[in-house]
Amino acid sequence: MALEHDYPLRKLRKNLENLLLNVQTDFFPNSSVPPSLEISPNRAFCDLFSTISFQIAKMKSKNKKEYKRQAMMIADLFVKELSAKKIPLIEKIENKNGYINFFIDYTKFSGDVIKSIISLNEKYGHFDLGRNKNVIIEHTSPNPIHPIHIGTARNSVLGDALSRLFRFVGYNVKTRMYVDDMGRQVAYLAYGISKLPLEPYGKKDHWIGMVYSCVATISEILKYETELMDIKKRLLEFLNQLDESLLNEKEIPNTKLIKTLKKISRNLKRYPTINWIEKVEIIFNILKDLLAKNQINRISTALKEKLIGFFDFLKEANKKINNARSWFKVHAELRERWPLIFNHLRKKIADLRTLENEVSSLMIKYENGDPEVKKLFRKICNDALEGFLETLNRVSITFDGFDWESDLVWDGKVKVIINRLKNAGWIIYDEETGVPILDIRRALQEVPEVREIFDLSLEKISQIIKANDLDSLPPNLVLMRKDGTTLYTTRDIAYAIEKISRFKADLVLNVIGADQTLPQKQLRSALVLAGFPDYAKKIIHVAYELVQLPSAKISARRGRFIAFDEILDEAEEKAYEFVATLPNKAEEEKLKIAKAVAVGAVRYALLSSAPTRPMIFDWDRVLNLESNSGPFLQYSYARAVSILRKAEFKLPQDADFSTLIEDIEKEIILRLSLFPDAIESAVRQMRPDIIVEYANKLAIAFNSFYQRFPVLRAKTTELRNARLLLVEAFRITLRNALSLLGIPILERM
RNA sequence: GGGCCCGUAGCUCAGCAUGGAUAGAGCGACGGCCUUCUAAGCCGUAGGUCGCGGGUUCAAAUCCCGCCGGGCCCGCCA
Repeated sequence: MALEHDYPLRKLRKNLENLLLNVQTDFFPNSSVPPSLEISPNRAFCDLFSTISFQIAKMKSKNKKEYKRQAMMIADLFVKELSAKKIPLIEKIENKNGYINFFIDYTKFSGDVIKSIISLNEKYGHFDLGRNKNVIIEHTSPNPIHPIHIGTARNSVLGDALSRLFRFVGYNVKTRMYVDDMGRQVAYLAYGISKLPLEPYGKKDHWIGMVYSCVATISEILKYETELMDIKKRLLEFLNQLDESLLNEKEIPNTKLIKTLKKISRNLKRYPTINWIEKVEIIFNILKDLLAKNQINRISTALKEKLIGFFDFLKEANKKINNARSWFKVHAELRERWPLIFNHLRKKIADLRTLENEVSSLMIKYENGDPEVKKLFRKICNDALEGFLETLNRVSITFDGFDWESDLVWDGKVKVIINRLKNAGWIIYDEETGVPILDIRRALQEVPEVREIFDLSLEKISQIIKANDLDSLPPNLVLMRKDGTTLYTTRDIAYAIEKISRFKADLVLNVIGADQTLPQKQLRSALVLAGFPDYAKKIIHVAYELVQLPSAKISARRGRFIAFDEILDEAEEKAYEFVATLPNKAEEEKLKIAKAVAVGAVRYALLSSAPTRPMIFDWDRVLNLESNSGPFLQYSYARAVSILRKAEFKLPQDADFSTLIEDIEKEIILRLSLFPDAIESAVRQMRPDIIVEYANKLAIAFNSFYQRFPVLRAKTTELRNARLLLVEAFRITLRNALSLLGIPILERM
């Protein structure tokens, strides 16, 4: 088991920190600041430095001038005191502008680093952070209504990298996928599939995605058709009223509006089939202009009120019309893409009310475990799941298990949690419908743990309540629909408890989009209120920002997404094109390389930026095979292996590492020694991108070395041996980093 | 309206938690390097008001306040 003292840099740092502290307590006993020691941003300055001199000077000086002098003096003192001792692994110490700069003695340090890496091998970078601790990592959990797309893929790759990281530092990790089979959307899908006489074709999850998009779009279209009819009816009513008002008006202002209104009103009455939709916008704009310029002051209050009422109506109508237009566009798109499915469904689904009723009825039946419906839903979700696993298998993502939402409902676990909340007195009931609602707003006033979850102080809350500005408080959580079926977040509360109790989890990572921050907070609040405050603390929402398409938002309902399979296909194709140009490779190997490179490229692209950063999908980025990419790392690894292979993998037992005097060699060694730091940082912050960054910098340094200095033909045998071991240490470290990221490792490229 | 995330080179991103030296990579542009361990590479050049404005500090990309821009959330959706 690798502990801290196995890592030379950490050992050195600890030692230096102690020595700094000794000097500090000897000479500045009243200074309470901890000694700082950092890695230099630039090896031109030094390797490590401390700014303790500034901290102490701050306390001792009154003005700027004195401060500078103090800092210099203190730094001098530190340098003098420390230089007097013989510090292992330190070549020299100097004061530069008040910084205490340390220079590593690479003649010794290099050997320590390289040898420790080679002896630890696949354990290099390992920590004993998570011994005997269980972590549940829930990730991917896709809605079973569409294939895994680029958005879900960020989740999968992130969750998978986190599980590799946590395993690496000693946690007992179980990955779970939550199968969200109880959503209303699944019911829409089920309804669509039950109406389709067609045999599924293609990959099952892709087929499901097509059907769902069609059903969802048809349902939207039906909704908007009725809404538009309603708008038209109300438009005519308004115009009629206006006609009368205008007739009665003494001082009719001779405006464009009145004329236009009259004309439109006349036309609509005369020709009911005229394209009235466009008129709405015209009238709206004229009216907006008038109201803005306050040109209606002279007319009667009654008419003015009518006009304002009309304006509000038009504003709403306009919004709806724009939405409707966008759905009509989607409608046309889908009809063109999948005419067979779409037209079938369009014929079968003619009435919105029937659709809604049927869908609701399916949901109730499924929730109650109706055998027929159960069979249908489970079949669909299993098909989807099968497709997901096939896709994820391409990028080597697997799960330790699957949890079906419906099981939580059928087992009564959801009911249990609702009852607990009720018995604890935290449920209120909607006056009209009687649906149960979790009273988070009262909890905010009474329960400190809930305030903490929402990062709100009691003062702030009282202030909001006093101002009667309740809308700016976090909202209460509706737990059930009025038809008695459960809601997603409610079921998720039961699942959270399940994860902790069934798996004895010490920590639960929920890898879920940042758009679900509020429900995740509500969930944790519910745990507190149900009497599980310790559970709430164990649950961490690993939030990542969603992936956006360059053109529009990802929307499964609109069939607008880029399937992960498609991305992998493209990446493979591009990689193959490249590999095809390489000499001396069998077809089989070419294919193998293309696949691995594609996975490397895609995983790298999805992991390379911090999860909190919004990502806009970019083909060039995902298909990047050059620098700053997965393939670049894979290539660097293959190059290192290539050297070792030429040496027939015969490595010397030891070497004279003081022969490694080149700057780039020292840089590589320092970088290698920083790997444990990168791991620790990545785990603590739950950010695999830190490993990506690390690996990239390391590989850049290695490639620079590779290009400039021969290993096998080094000038002396001693140098050759030292470099061979350096290459081996690099290979091990990069391999460990790549396996944490799930980027495939290739011996040859 | 309230809340969360993001804003750093033409583009994609590190650096911000814990303030520290000359703000780093890659892509793209330009100029070089394959008879030498794999050129998916390397070397060099150009490119920055760290969104804006205040404040704290010896020191601010980093901390605080206020704006601006982009995204998301505030559903009996998930």
